[in-house]
Formats: sequence, structure tokens, C-alpha cells
Amino acid sequence: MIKVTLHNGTVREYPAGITVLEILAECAGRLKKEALAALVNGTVCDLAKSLTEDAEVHFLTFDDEAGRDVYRHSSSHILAAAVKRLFPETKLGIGPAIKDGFYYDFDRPDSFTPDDLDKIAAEMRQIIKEDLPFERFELEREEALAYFDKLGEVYKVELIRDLPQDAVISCYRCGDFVDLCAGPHLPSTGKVKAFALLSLAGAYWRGSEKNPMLQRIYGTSFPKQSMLDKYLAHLEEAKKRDHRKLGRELDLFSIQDEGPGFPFLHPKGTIIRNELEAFWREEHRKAGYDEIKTPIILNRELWERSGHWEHYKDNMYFTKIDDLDYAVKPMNCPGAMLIYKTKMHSYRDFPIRLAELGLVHRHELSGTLHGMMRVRAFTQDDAHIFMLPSQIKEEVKNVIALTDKIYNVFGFDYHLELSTKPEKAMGSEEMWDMATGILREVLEERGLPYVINEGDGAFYGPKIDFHLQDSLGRTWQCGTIQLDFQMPEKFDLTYIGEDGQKHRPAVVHRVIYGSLERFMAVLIEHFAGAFPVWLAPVQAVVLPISEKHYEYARQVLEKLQNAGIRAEADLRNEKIGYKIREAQVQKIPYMLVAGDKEIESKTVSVRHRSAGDLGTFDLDSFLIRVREEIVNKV
RNA sequence: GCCGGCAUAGCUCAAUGGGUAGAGCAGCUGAAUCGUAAUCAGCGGGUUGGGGGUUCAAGUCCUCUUGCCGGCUCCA
Repeated sequence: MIKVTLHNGTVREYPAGITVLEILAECAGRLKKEALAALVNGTVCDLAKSLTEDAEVHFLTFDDEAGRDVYRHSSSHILAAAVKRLFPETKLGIGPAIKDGFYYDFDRPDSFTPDDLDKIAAEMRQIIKEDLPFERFELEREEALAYFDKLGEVYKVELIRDLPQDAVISCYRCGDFVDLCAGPHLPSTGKVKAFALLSLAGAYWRGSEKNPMLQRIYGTSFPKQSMLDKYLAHLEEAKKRDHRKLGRELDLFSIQDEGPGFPFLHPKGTIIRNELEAFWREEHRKAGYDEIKTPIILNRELWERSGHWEHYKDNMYFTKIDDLDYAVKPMNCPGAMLIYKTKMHSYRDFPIRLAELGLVHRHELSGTLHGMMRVRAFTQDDAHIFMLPSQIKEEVKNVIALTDKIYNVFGFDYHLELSTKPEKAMGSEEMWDMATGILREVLEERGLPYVINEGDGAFYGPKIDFHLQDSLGRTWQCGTIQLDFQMPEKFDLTYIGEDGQKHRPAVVHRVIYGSLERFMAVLIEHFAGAFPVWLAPVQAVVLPISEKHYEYARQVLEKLQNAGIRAEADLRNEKIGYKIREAQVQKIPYMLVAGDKEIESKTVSVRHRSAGDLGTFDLDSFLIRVREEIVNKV
């Protein structure tokens, strides 16, 4: 007999060899129906797992991340099984669960078409209907190699070869379909209730551009149709908020064939941009930063000195001036270093915080361009902080606090990642260890949760990245804090210490918005174009009922504009409903309706884009309300 | 850059198996002077992304090219 401790703490005795499924059968309630897999002594297992010794068993449902992964992973096997039935010559890649679904990579001479996707989905429904069990079996290494080699599954063979010698090689059978797979899986295909195949895309085998490109089919699945519907509606909502669509509809920016990756900001987009910059300048002034501007084009020698020529050349644009090589800056740091070097510095001056809204150009691969999220020219809200090594922690903490303050104004949640030394890096191992250690200590002292992003640091130093989460739960990397001991060396930066000797300062590079272009794109999607009043390109629009109210509308407009409100008046010969619709579509926060009644009482009827009719206001009290919203950035 | 798809009026989309480009919205003109998400009527607007080819004939087929979209890789 063995002792099994269940999720609710109860301990029961069972004969050795009993399966988790059999234990589950004795459990009451929803669990019996909803359990997808189990956590046995902390390891995710099939429900068919048999227990041979004392164990702690937790059942996993779709509410658990691990449970969802099992569900989606099994869904991907059903996809692969369907593809193999319909296109037997297809070779299999891998098919894992991902954040909101799953994918499977396939290799076959012909491309899948959208029609094929429908056929595959139909076959998947058939497989689900057949309710085939997922059966696990294990093979010896040589057996497994021979087995998959015989099937012509070259990718599976490669995977097995790369497994450690002593690894257990497990496979899952599902009807006629057998796949190399660590598992675990659902008991049977019938467990998958609702699924959708979402898209078709190319993907390099094992993620390397040196490898062949496979065809990836993305899908998702849920235990209830209503959950799938909700997810699909969520995708629709995201599509509606797409900043590229809203950017055009709200006349904020455009990207033209004449400049791929080089966005044009229209008047309304420029207002938002300027507001973001004004807010940024104000906060940085308060936080003790000085602002600088450095040139966009600088000579080759500078970029060789900074290491960019060697480490970043592929992403840079070049030009010649009087037969000498120049480069368009991809980063702002060298310029800041040169300003630092224009004079002697004392330890008493530190920290020196030089901020720069710097326009950088980077040659990004054409296939990666995406609206204003991923462009080839963007403005970083950069700053370089020069300081004593002993001031690093304090300064990094200050940057974290400033970033937190700024993100909060927009209502963003965020999480942190610590990125460590990349393969292509400058500087010694010790320097990296020390720098990474400092960042880690800061995070830990502040009690901030973070995840490690191995090998993702800048070539000159490790970094803390801020990934902010928008109103749809998507994350975007924006802010970053990078610790750098390389540039001070390369540029021979010095300061005079207490001892009268020259010393090497430490440098932190950091951005908060990241790039103004990307940040603006994130804001557009986050607010779905309905910007808070302080950012709204048009804050209020005056809507006269008919021509005889135009004069009054003009007076109201003038008062608003004199009070510093960005206001317009809609003096077109249209009905009020039409004007309101237009203002709503443009997501203008306030609509001020002016007709006979309002002229009579010297008021305006205020309609808010989301709250609707707010009633009549005399203009002064409306102004107080709006100004307050603007000042408080609500 | 790679894989796949797409490209028709400012926008969203039509155009039988090749047979000489059409609608709604927007725009312009006019009428209606109107109370909280679209008043009515009329008008203009396109070398079908660009080059080359097949054909009596190409928006439609082939080819090259540019851009966009979905991914991969990369990244602020």
C-alpha cells in the first residue's frame, strides 16, 4: 500500500500501481470532470500515470497554467495527427503550447493554403469525435532513432540525437499517429471541446535562420465554446485598436511607401508627441536631469572607438562627407560621452544626469517593420548618468522610481527583466558579473520581482528591462536601464577624486518611454484612441445646432482657446446628430452643444464621449473641470 | 533578410471560366435650419502599386520589382 496526499490535504492509502485517474474517480465534484492532468510530487503527469510509492497529488484543470499547457499541447498533437492523415508526406517539427494556444511546425514540399486549414480543422473535429486515447510508451535511444528514421521523420531524429544519453525517450500514440513527445497529455482527444486554427506562417527550424524554414500552423483551444468565442472577440478588439488603423482614422500619423519604417507625424499626432515630451521634460527637470542635444551624423572614428563599428555595423546607415566615412547615429551614448569630455569633472559634480530626446536610425530587417512599434528612425528618451561607482545603486533606484511614476500616469502595469551577457559582448567576465550583480542587488533590495533574460544584455553591459502591460494584457518592452563600464574606458572618461587623482566614472544608460514612436503606438492601443484629456489632440468641440447659433459657437470657441484648451467648432451645415457622431468617432473628450437654450442662459450643454450628456454648464465651471483634468492627467 | 499571403477611387470593398472598371462612406455643389451616434438631391474622382511579357483582347495569366499584412529571426 502507498500513501497519497491529495490537494485538500487528505491522505489516503491505495495499492501500489493505482493510477491517478482511478484516484480521481473517487473525488467529488467538478474536479472529476475538469481535471486534465496531475501534479505528482511537483511534476506534471498524465492522469494515466500509475503510482508506485507515496506521493503528493494535485489535479490540474484549465484554470492552472500547467493544465492549459497540457490542453493546448494535446491540441497541437491533434493538429499534427490531422495533417498526417491528410498529407502523409509531411515531416513533423515540434508542436508546443504557447501563451494563448499552440502551434505545430511542418515540412512538406507544397505550402499549406487557407483552404487546407479548413480541411485540417475538419479532420481535427473528426479525430476529436473519435475520442482517441493518448497512450504513452517509452523507447530505448537506438529503438527510437530507428523508429523515426524509418518513418522519415528527420527532425524527430535530430531531436533524439540531441537528447542526453541517459534521457528517457517517450512517445505518445493517438490512433495511428505517433509522436516523439515528453508529454504529458490529456487522457483522450475528446477532451478538446473548442478549437480554432488561426494562422499560417513560416518559421525556421529551431529558430535559426541558418536552418530550413518550416510551415507553422497556429491555433488555440478551450474546454468551452464560449471561452473560445470570448478569446476570438478579444482578438477582434485588439484588431480594432491596432494603432496603424487608429493612426489613420484619427489622422495621427502615416507611413508611406517613400519611407518604409520612417513614420510621418501629422498635426494631431504631433500634439500628442509634444505633450509626451513636455511631461517628460517636467519630470526630468524635477528629478535633477539636464537636457542635451547631440548630432545625428558623426564620423567613423567615433563609432570605431565606441565599439559600434564592430558590434553594430549591420544596423547602421553610413554616408560620406568630403570623402570621409560618417555614420548616422544608432544610439545616443557616444554623443553624450563627448559632451562629458569637454571639461574636467570633480567627484563633487556627481551624479551628472544628461538627458536627450535623441533621434536614432537603425537598419531593421524589412520584414520586422510594424507601424510605429518597429521603425527605422525613432526618438529615444535617453539619459546618461555619470557617477561614482558607489552611487550606482542609488541612481538605479532613482531611475526605477522615476519610471514607476511615469508609467503610473498612463495606468500601465509592468514587470521587470534582468538581461545578462550576450554572446557578442565587450569587456571581461568579471566586469559583467559585477555589473549584473549590482543590478540584481538593486532589484532585490527594492523587493521587486523580476525574471532573468539570459544573454539579452546590450553589448556593453547588462540591463533591467521594463515590460509594460496594456489594457488588453499585452506586454511591450519600453524602458530599460543599462549599466556600462565599457564606454567610460573606450572614451577614457575621468573625474578628479578626493585624492586629487584621476578616476573612472560609472555610466548608466536609460530610457523610460523607450522610443516615443513605440510608446505612442502602445498608448494608441492602450486607450483605443480615446486619449485622456491632457493628451487628446482636440479636447473639446463646440457644436452649434444650426446656422443661427454660429456666432455664439465662435464666442465659446474663442473663450476655450484663450483658456488654453485645444478646441474646435463644427460650423458645417449638418444636423446635430451628425456632428456628434463625427466627434464621437474622433473620440473627442468633450462636445459642447450650443443652441437657443444655451444662448439664452449663456451656457453650454456638455456631452462626454463616454459618460454621455452631463447637462448644462456655464462656461467657466466647464473650464475649471477641464483644466483640472488636464493638470491632474486623469 | 526568410516563408506565405495581399495590392482596384481618400477609406472599406465589388467586377461570371481573360472581353474595354462599379458601390457605400468621405469630398464638392445645392436644398432643408434641424436638440445628443449618419437629412435629401446632384456632381467630380481610378494609366487597377511599378516595369516587362503572353494574347485579337489583361484588374484577371506569366515574370521581375516595390510596398503592406501574418509569422520566423531581431529589437526601443
